[in-house]
Amino acid sequence: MTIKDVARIAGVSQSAVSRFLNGGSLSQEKRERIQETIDKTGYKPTVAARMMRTGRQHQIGVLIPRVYSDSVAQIVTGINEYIQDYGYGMVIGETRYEEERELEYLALMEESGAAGIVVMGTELSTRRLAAYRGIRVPLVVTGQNITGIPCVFHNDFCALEELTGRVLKKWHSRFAYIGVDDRDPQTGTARREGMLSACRRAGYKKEDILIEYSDFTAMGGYNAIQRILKTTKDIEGVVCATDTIAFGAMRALYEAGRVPGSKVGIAGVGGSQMAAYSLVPLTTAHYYFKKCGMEAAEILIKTIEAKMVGELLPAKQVCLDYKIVERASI
Amino acid sequence: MTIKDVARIAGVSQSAVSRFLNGGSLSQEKRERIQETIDKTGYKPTVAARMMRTGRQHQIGVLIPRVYSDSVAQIVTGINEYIQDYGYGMVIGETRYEEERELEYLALMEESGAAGIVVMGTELSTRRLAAYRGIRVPLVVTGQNITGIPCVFHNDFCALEELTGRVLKKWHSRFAYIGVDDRDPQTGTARREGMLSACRRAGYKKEDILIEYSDFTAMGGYNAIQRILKTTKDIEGVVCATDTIAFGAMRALYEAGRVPGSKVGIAGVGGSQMAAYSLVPLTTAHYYFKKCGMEAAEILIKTIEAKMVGELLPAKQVCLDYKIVERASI
DNA sequence: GGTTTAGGTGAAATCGTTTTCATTGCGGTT
DNA sequence: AACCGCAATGAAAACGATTTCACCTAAACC
Repeated sequence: MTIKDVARIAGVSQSAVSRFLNGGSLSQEKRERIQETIDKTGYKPTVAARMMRTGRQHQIGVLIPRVYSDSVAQIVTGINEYIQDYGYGMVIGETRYEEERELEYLALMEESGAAGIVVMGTELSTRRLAAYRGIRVPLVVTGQNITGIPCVFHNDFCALEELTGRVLKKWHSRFAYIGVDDRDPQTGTARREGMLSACRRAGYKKEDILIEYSDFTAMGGYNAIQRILKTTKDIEGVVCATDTIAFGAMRALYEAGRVPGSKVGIAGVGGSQMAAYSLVPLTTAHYYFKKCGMEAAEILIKTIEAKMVGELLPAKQVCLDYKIVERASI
Repeated sequence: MTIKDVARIAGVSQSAVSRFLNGGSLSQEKRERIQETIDKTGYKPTVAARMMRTGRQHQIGVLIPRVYSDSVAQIVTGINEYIQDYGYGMVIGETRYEEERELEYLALMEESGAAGIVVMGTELSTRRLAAYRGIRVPLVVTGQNITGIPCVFHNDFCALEELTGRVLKKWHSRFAYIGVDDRDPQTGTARREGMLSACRRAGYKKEDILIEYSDFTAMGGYNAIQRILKTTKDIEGVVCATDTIAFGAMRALYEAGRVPGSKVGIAGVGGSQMAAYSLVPLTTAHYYFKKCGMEAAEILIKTIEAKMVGELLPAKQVCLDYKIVERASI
């Protein structure tokens, strides 16, 4: 069933059918006849042929650091849900945090005709930034705040400020923070600075705050606590840059006899599913990752559609709110 | 840069270049000249045009029940890793356990020219089976054992038999199992039967075994334990059909003062990342989900390539092994 | 009444490949 | 010498849509 067949059956020309599909001037009468035959035959335009002519496909690329992650899964769900309604598909690339792989994927997706790209921002190296800026298809970044590029991210500074405040209210001394590398500006820098701001406000001196660093794994959090316990056995309050890190930290504390919620207060960030169901439910700054994905998809699709008619949209920046969820861990 | 340009520069015909790319008889001399110009110009065939002509694209569809899941994420990672090397991409569809949505996606992927499809099996309804059998593109199912259809799954029966045996060795009485619906033959029936076999072997009478049912969430496990505790406060051994269910169950037990590992033994299935890092590390039957994804991808791609040359491969069934990981929870 | 103007129309060109088809030349067999 | 088979070859058709082009008609304007 091709456009030709539809045209023949409806008794009009190919062009008429094409115009019907893509919007062009057409008499009401033919409109109805075409609509009718399309309904009857169940005709659907072939993606490949359309794409070959127009050069772009109805598909957006999604670049993620790893699929095996709570937040990533939620963001992807959000993107997927949104684009479905617009008839778009999704191709996923896993960068494993490797710059080289990310740049490769970016190039591949661009040249293979993706209509747009969502990349979940991690490290913001110079090369990556250049790639984001230089790419010729619409691109939206999530999780990072980059001026001049459309992006969707959470209010990390305020989240950590408020979260840390809550922890300090109950656990007054011997405070530690387990963060991540500054190469990730939001998760690294913004979250740490938010935490520091709360500490200052609570009268802490900077040198009294223990800061340890970890990667994005539970094991990283586990090891960080081990290091902390070596010097400070009686640690009282711990804030972690992510829930996953917090799980590892909790486990290390529990093993050392410092039961979270009764001997020590601990909190994470993200609001993962497991946070509510760990033995000691984890206090966390709940992030709206799914919404984040949907917002990113919305911006992307709007940009794509605008680009089709030749407009240029200003780079929209969306800062999402968060919600502190207090549970038994503090 | 099109095939035409390459032909012109190399001083050969279009057909020659096409034959060079797709394999056809061609003199050594032209081969070299073409290779040279391709290297020089960096020419890459346009996906859309190729696909339009052949009707199939270098892309495989992946149908998952939800992206927000440990095992799913790992399987997808495995698929992705394998197909990358063959130049294939991946489009993901989320069925949310809804039959209607699954059938829609199946049809959509088939008609939009996916080269093959991997579906992660859940319920095996009649309509789904008919769809799997009737589809005209290669299809591989993971997580379910369906005769006549290529599939990759774990040895659920033996896994549960061995796992339950381990639990019963330490916790001798008042045993409970939290399973899932029989509409999912592997996760529902096979796992329960494996568990029952171990119980029989240990001399349990069927009526002494408490069986509760749950969905695939932690909350489901939590609620199941609540129901169990109403009649049997002193429950001693619990086996759950998945790790996620086990997390919810652990939490409910912990809240009721029955600390896992010291007052009650509990185990799950899957080997999720969190199992090692929950406060009380969870004993589990570790499943090789990533390998499962890779195996599925391998079978699929082999089938696709075989189909191109007109062969028909027998439906390969792969039964993966598991590994019992004993941790503090029992 | 004559001249624009604008919308409606279908034939044909176009996109970048793969595939078919007819032709060539060459080595080997009668 | 005549014939067959086969690898090599390039011109041209095909794939299914969109887009251009030229033409037609009817309404609107002076």
